[in-house]
Amino acid sequence: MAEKGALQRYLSVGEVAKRCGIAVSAVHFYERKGLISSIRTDGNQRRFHRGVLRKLAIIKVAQKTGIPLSEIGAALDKLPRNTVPTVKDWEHLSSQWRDDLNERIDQLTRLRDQLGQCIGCGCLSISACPLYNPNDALGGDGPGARLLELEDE
Amino acid sequence: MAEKGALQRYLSVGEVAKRCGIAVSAVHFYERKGLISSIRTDGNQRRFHRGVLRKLAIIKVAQKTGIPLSEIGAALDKLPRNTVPTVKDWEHLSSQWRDDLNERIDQLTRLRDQLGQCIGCGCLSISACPLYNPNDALGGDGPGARLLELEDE
DNA sequence: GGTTGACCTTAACCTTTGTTGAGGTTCTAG
DNA sequence: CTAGAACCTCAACAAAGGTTAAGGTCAACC
Repeated sequence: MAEKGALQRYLSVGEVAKRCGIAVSAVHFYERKGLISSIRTDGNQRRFHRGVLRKLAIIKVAQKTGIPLSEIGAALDKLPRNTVPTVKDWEHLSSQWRDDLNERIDQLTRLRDQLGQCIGCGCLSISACPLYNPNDALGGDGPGARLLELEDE
Repeated sequence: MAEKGALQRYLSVGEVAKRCGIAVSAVHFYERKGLISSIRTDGNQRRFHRGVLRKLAIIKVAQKTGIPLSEIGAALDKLPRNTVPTVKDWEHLSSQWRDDLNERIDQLTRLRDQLGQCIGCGCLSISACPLYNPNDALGGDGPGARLLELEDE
């Protein structure tokens, strides 16, 4: 069990899955989607470079921020292939994603605050309620670009 | 055009869709899912009580907070049927959802902060990195309940 | 040398949140 | 009264992110 040396540097799909806390099927899935890659043994079994662990760590973190896999994949594509991503790489990705995160936090915060303001005011019946069109969406059609009018007035 | 009186109190699917800024297909969909309901004309066309507008407003707001339709539907089920939800109803729902929102904001904020802390530290290679298991998930299997170990030792 | 567990592929299925299309009916305006 | 807009149903498709099953190989331990 000791001294596997060089062999120990490659991981089977099961090891990767267990060490990342994800299902084997998910590892397969990520590979199919091109997010990670592997080589094969003579017996056609996948062997993963250890770098895949860090990539999977990045994937998991990014997913928690709500970034879709396609985007994560695009970002990972810019990293050097088949090597462990460096701290520098990670720094670049994470600072970019942090901006996304900040934006989403801001959005949710605005929503929450407006929710709070609207609780007392019966606001939902008023066509000018900020909840109806807080920030995004509905490029002006009609005066006020309201999404909803609840009263017939 | 004037004096439609009582008839004016019911809305066609197209009117509802336009006034809510959603597609007719979405209105159909919400009805199929039991979130809203309608009556039919002799010619089998849907007619909606105006209360549906407020319900749709609630649905839209709740969706922005990330609440799945099933949950929104469950909440709406507790409201009186076929009447316009009252301000009280709305107050109840929105304060509940605001709690959810707050929780999600907190989660994202923690994630962002940890992302920031980890940028400098090369943390992703350390099995104790808080990013790997910030709060939730992985009920203790193994010491430290870590999701990832990136280094072999 | 055989049994068991891990692995392989392909394909189908799942959930969510709708949209699109086909084929047919109803409503409304001129 | 008739044309066109709006409506109807039902079924299929879409995209994301996977899981599950079927049928078959590989590897490792005793």
